[in-house]
Amino acid sequence: MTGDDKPLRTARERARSEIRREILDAAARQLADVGAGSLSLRAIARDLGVVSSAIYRYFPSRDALLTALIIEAYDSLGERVERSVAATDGRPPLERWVAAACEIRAWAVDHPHDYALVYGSPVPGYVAPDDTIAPGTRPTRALASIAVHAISRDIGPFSDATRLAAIRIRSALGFDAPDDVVVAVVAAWTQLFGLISFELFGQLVGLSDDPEAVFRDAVATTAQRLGF
Amino acid sequence: MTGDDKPLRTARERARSEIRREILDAAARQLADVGAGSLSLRAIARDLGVVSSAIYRYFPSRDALLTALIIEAYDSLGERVERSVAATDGRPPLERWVAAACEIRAWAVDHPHDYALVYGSPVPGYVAPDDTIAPGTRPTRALASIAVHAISRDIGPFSDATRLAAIRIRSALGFDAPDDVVVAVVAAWTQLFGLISFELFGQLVGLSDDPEAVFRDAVATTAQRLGF
DNA sequence: TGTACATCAGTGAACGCGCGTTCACTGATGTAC
DNA sequence: TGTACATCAGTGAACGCGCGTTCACTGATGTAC
Repeated sequence: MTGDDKPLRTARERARSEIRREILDAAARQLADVGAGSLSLRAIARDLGVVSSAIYRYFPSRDALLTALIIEAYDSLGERVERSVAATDGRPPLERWVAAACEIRAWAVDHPHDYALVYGSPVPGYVAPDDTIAPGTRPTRALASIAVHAISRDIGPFSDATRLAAIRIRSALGFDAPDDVVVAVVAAWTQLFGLISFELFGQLVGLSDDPEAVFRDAVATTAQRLGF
Repeated sequence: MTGDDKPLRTARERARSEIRREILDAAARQLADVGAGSLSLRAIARDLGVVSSAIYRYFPSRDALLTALIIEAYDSLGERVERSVAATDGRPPLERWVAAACEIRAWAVDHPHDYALVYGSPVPGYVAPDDTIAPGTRPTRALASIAVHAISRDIGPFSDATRLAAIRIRSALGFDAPDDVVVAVVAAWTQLFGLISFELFGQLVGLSDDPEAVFRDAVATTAQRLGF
């Protein structure tokens, strides 16, 4: 997402995409400061030393900017997970899962507002367009690929709704495994993000001075018992 | 939390606590409409047909109002979980856990903004005071009590950080169990809320037409494999 | 290579809005004698 | 029971703030001949 697809011909086009980048960077900086709810077009313009209406040459509205930020956040996290998954290729699934989980947590701790933007409560007044759905699966897809060969324990039977959801998940993530493995992966996946949300949003405050170690043990315990 | 502790002597005192109640109700109504980030003192006052400065007779600031709302939300959910736990007394832990989980989910679906207020991303500009910590443990405490006798599988050893966290959890929740059960409960607990957050905050959009059934299966699978 | 015209980035002022909080006030309720 | 004073709930105006978005504009960059 950093570079653009087509070569830029004119100086104008070049400048245009550079400034677009600068706006997004300023927006990301402001996001890190104040959070998505208080993200302000005018503050971004101020930061760039430009008049607020100038932003409208690059983004049609504040919401469009937010959407771009969401997509960048998913991509930044997704890339990181993909790298982790690639780097642990060949290792046992449990170890790979824990490594990827820790990578996600590290990203979240580093970018708490990005995390809140994509995995936290909705930004008041903003409705995410469908463009954000596809990038949203990128981290999950990478994560799930680790667990394809988790041990099936023939747990079930599941409700019709669950079996239907499993089909949709398989197709959304390109994930080929029996129902009970799909459910196990969903369980591990939601636990992982549940833990991070709790840590970031203050539910675990004061429980530990080394939250990463606790996170690792909690994630590993679940993954192990789920048969990864 | 509905009634007050002391009998009210004068008409003034009586009126005072009634109006406090009305303000909180109006605030809750507004919360359900627009979410915590956009909760506005002026809108609440408008709703009550009162001038905005009048609110200051009852709450010293917008943040104090938010704090009161947070505490009420925890209490409302906590009471509901406690009732579920009491109602399933004597049943197998797995069944009780799933029942309580579904109760929590139902509450969250009914009160999405309350859920976001307490378990979602922080409200911009608001820092929760310590008063919210104790009520915050109420739902968790009730939930955890179900799993005290989960099967210990002697998983471990855990890191020092985890063992220390387990001690703190035991004391915070009045929860007496071996380390690996504590970790298992944390895992199940975080999964539960992770699932609800994903559902409410849009990560699972379009995956199922009957999210409760899927939720139930996911929660049950984890709980079962964790030895509840 | 030079000129005439079209494109478009950024300006600056304005619109209309809502917000939290403060302050001096009036009038009703409560208290002490 | 009646009066004088104290308390306090709610008023209305104001302060100072920031926001997203629109619009007519100027001046620089690009294009066609």
